[in-house]
Amino acid sequence: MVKKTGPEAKLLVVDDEPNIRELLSTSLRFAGFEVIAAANGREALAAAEEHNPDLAVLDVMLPDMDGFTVTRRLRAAGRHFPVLFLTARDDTEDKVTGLTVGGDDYVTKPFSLDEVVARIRAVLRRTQPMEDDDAVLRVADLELDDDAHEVRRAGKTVELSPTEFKLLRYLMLNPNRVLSKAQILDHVWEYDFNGDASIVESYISYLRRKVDVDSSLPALIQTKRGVGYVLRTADKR
Amino acid sequence: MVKKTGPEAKLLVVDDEPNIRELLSTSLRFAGFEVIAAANGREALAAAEEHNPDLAVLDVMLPDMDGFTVTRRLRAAGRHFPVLFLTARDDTEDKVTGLTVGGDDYVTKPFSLDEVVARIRAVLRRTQPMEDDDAVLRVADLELDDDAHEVRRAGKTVELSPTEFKLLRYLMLNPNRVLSKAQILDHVWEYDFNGDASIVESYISYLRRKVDVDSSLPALIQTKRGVGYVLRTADKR
DNA sequence: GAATATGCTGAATATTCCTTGAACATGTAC
DNA sequence: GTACATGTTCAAGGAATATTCAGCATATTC
Repeated sequence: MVKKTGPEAKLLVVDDEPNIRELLSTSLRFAGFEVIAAANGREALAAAEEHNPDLAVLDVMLPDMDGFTVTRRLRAAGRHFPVLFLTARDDTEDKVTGLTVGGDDYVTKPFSLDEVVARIRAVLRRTQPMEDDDAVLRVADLELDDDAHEVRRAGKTVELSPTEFKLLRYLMLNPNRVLSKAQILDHVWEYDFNGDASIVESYISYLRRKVDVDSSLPALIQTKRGVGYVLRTADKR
Repeated sequence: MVKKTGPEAKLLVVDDEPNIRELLSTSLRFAGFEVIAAANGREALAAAEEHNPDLAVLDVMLPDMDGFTVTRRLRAAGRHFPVLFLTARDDTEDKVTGLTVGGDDYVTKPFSLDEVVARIRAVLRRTQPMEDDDAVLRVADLELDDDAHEVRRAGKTVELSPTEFKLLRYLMLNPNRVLSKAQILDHVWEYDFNGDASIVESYISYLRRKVDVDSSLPALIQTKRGVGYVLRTADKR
């Protein structure tokens, strides 16, 4: 089960494309955040004034003013919550540099939804640390450390590619829960990916080869034929 | 008896084919839901406005606008109830992306009725969790976990194929109640299945072989000759 | 015992999954 | 810049599993 212990934090989502705005709002709400949405800089400033969010997800390309200007005005008005910027992949490096100075971060479009959620949690963890909230996911003898971007099985480090890492994180966020290939595609791959779901099979295969190799340990990734895949917490017999 | 403790939730059913709409409305009402039906996007938006349902079952192919547009407009109007999309089997792969992110889900046509009910319950469980409502069905020493898609007899895991799983779920939803082969066909198989009812016998046979093998345990699946099959809660003598 | 319903089996077909290799893209080192 | 390594994607073949049906065995009813 995705954790659901009251609103985790209040987020302001700012993007002018309705599709992206809805996609982000919907999935962030489902991830347990309270979400306020805005379509441009002006609305964003007004919404920030009214709701005082804990973090903003902010497209750098907005119709009326760019994300940096929005941020500058927010800060001038005494609002110091962190910002996760959304940038186009081909924006030059110099535009992006300096974004990460104040605890802020950025992700490039097109992004994967779980990537955005993970980055939001990482930023919140850095800026307003809470006791029980730890960057390390644990399922059975698997450990996934988001900060260090490291995975261990039974204490032994396992090297994963970026996609493998994201896939495993998604599985570990939903232990003992069958996830269909469509669900996995929707959460782990970029939102504009329109290839075949069979790529999930390939990546499950890669993951198993790295995570479930040791035959003295129980296989954690299970296939539910015709349904999807499950990560098991323990070997039940 | 299917559980019937007051209307479980209010559903909006949207499909332009009258047959499907009636089929769904009738069987969802029987499953204990309150149902409002609509034939197109316009009606759906109006009905959502008026009745504020807990979930919508929404065909993606509607005469006036597609299901995604309906959803976007609903969300834009501040309606954030989850959606179960109905898609044609061959649209999948292509248009299905993004359907499962917000706790939403989809089923492909032709579907089986119990599959739809199970998916609706799963979505409601994810989006508005209630204490007493648990994903695990229990009958005698049988356990069926819908989330993990796992079945245990006396604590021991039993591997079932998708159809076997659906059949057992239907039996477990109706313990101590004789179900005719026709009823089983109607609930467990896809609504356009036009094969012979003898296939039910085959699947009962498969189930017995996996669930009722251990002769030290009482046989739970019983034949009522000339009538149908029953799943017994206990060994009555 | 005859008629009928049900159970079981095996085989054909269909579907789903896993693995591999090749093409392409991206990033890194020299 | 070129060469090399790594990562991603897709297509194809084979393997495993699921589904369906038909044929025959067995049980039940009258």
